Amino acid sequence: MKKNNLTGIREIARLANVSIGTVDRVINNRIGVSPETKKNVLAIMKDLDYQPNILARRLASKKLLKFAILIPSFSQETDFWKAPLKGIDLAESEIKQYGITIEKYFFDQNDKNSFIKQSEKILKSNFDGILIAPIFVDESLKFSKSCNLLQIPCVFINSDIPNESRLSYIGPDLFHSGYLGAQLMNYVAEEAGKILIINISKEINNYHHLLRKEDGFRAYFENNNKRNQVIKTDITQTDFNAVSADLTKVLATHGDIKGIFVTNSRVFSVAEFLEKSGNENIALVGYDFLNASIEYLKKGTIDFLVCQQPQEQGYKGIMTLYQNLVLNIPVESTYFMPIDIITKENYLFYRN
Amino acid sequence: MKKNNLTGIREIARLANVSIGTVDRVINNRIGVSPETKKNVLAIMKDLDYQPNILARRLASKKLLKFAILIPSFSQETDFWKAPLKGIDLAESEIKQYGITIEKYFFDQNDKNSFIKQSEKILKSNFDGILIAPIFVDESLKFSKSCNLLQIPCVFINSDIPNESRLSYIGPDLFHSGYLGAQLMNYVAEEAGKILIINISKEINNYHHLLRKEDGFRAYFENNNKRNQVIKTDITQTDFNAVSADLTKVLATHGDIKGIFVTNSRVFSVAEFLEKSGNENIALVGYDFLNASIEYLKKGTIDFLVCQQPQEQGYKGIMTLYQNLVLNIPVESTYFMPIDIITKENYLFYRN
DNA sequence: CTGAAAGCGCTTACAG
DNA sequence: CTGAAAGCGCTTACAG
Repeated sequence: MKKNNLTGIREIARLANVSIGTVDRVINNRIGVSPETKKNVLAIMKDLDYQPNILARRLASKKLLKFAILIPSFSQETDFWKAPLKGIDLAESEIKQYGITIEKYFFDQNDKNSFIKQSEKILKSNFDGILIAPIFVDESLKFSKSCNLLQIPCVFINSDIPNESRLSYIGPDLFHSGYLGAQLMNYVAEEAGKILIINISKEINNYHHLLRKEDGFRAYFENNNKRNQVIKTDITQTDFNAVSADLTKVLATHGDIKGIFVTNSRVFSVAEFLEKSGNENIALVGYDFLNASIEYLKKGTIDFLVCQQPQEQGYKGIMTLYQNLVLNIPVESTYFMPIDIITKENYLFYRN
Repeated sequence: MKKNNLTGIREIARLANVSIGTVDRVINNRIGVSPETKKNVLAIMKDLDYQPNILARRLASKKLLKFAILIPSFSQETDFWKAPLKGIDLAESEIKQYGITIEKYFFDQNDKNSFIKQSEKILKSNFDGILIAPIFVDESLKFSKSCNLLQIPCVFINSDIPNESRLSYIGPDLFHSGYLGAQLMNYVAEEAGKILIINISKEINNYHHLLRKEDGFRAYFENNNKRNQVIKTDITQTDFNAVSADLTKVLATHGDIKGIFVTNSRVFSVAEFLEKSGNENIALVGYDFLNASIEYLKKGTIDFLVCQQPQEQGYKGIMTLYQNLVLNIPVESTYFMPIDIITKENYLFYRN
């Protein structure tokens, strides 16, 4: 009597009249199979609608996968990057039993060279997959292309540089997030009066992503024929004194500023300034779920925060590598996160 | 030479001087181990910080798990429940390779008896885990208690009835979601004038969750000393004609309604009425990401929609059962979803 | 109460 | 180019 209730690879082997070793070779596209048998096996697989058993595969395989991540380190000053890291850790805990380890590299977001150094280290270490926050455009692009040459999939999070060499981008549509910021501003700032856009960063020239948000913000006011005049200032030092000095000047020059839009998480500094200078009546919209900012949101100094689920970005970034490398299923080349609105009344429930 | 690089169960067996069968018995808390050896094995497990290999476990075990879900069916009229179902399907596709199947039961949310009938069917069928939308309070509670007696974990989604017999609740904090609705209303409705709350449902007496939202909404206006007078109307028929007739009456009685808050997804009916009756100037805030509502959001008839990630609720609901039954890790007894704000400018990116 | 063996569906050397 | 065997870390009968 033939055993006829075989499953998987064994059943294919029986039907094709070959050994399971051969079936394994064609499934995994390894060399050493005659075109004929390969064709035959493939046909039978298709016929059976064969789905490999991931459990068995991971259990049997002693191949370990190594992922690297390269994101900004977080400081006392701003702990934005804590959240993506938390997501990465969560993903790691879920897939480590599948033989995956993650090595973490950090760079200083105010120092381009630290990015370059770390990325070179990574390239030397033979990773199977890489996750980066491509803050510096040229350097990130170069790195991504190197990965591509080495056939190492590279996932971008938080801001995108559309190009062929990355596997996937997971993060906001920056233009639209700025656009939404403007709509929110419109709810809280009077229609007459000026609106001030503030970019705060030591590396503004490299901070393409801030400019995308600014573009979106401006576009809203133009498209909706708002009467507000939109002006802007760039602040290239991130400490409070610099912010304060700059804003004091701007407010002295422009008497009728009704709203301020800060294009990144530094909005808490602006809030501090408004509070200290007694300008809480100015509407304030900014980015990200930092504890410092939440305090001002509670008090009403900040009206809205736009958030993009940073933790989920980290989590999904790792899972995308996992899908690509382990599960072998196709991944979306661009995955936009929802654009979340945080107010005084819903911040408690936000899953950061 | 002793092989000293054993792992898992085999290594424990070696150290305890027993067979792996015995180790397996204590790991899985099966009978037939003397107290002494059990204690010994347990100590060694602790010493080694033993973590069972889930892959191997699922692969070796031929035990199949059966989950049941019991949620409202969706109709042309409202497809809200499509989203949780989609999440459930997604979860199923991820865990079916672990030997889990899901059987789907639906009830008519306008018919308490259909809920009772379906829940009785489920109790007869010997499931390992159950997910329900406990729309009808008493009946759901009774069902949940029956599950508890049978030792079947039961997860609630979408609305909660806090009690000991459920394993977990995954969904909104309804009170706060109403509270947030009021804050949003406050952005768009003038401070002078009346605000109208509308509950639309054929089963209003059972719809405890609508009332929780109403409570939250009212609380905001009270806590913030708003001058608006808040009034309400219950509409017990869900078709457009009923809604239209009722609202015509209300608007005739109250001339100065500046804003309307609809406590569920039926907000699109109200939007249709406002549009047809030329009352688009009235601010409108409601719930859920239905296509019909999104159309009115785009046009500006609806100002804000409050959403609670219904798809994610379904997904997480199933995964919670999986965690509890397969991974054997503790689950949160209450998991509040974020309270999301949807506007014209961010709906495109919402992951429903 | 305990142990030895077979097997889950794959991968990985190794032999031919 | 192909096959047979061992093994991944567990569970499941079965035997004693």
